[in-house]
Amino acid sequence: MARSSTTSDVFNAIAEAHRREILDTLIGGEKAVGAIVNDLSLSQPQVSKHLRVLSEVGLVSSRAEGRRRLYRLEPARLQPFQDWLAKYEQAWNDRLDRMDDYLKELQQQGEPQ
Amino acid sequence: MARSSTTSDVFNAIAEAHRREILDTLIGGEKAVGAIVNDLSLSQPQVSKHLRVLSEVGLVSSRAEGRRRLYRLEPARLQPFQDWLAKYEQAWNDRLDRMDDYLKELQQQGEPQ
DNA sequence: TTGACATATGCCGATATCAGAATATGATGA
DNA sequence: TCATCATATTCTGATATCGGCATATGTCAA
Repeated sequence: MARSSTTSDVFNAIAEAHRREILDTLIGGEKAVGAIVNDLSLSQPQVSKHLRVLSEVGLVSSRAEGRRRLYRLEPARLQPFQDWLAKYEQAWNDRLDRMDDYLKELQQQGEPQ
Repeated sequence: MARSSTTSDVFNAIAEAHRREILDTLIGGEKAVGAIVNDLSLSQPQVSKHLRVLSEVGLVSSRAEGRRRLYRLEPARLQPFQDWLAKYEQAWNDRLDRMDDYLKELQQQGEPQ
């Protein structure tokens, strides 16, 4: 067997640096393809193709305005990512707690003297 | 030109479903390679290789115990994701605010009658 | 209708990346 | 030292994915 066809989940979509850059430029609001091409220094087909991937996972949506196509961010679709991250918050806090305990222990060892 | 050598940044590391699964099994705490192999149904080399990637970006760390190698999660390295996500919180809240305004507007249109 | 503009798509070559099998490395205990 | 257990590495073939180029599609304006 070979690669495990993971195409088109949110995690893969944001794995690409260029796609993250595109998402960044959309934070300010709706933007046409040409504007994105100008903002970043990417070719037009390159941007269109990345937008397609982002669109397929729902991270952006688009509407036509004349001959232009305006893309907008869909922050709600970052939810899977949020959820994923949240699972680790517990582990994270546990680590912090242990570190806290450790620091307190050090402090107590220091006080008596 | 071709692919843009993105290997080994944190975002790519978690793009792989199997690697996310491995991280999941480590939430409970330190675990040996063999234990991970048993938990998930992956081959030993497969697990070792994924662990290597995760290790290179710092998402896991390891220590030797006898002939076994114990891997543990490094939640601190999730910070880049937190940061990245935070950038979008503003856009997210803006959307919610607009939706809120819209709902209020609908409500006001309904009240007068 | 025709031409110009804006975007999308198809094809290609280069490369990254995955899984599997075999093997290397390293540590333990007899 | 030798056999065994635990893990890492190497090699390979299959496939996914990226960028570039050319071209198709769609929309407006004259």
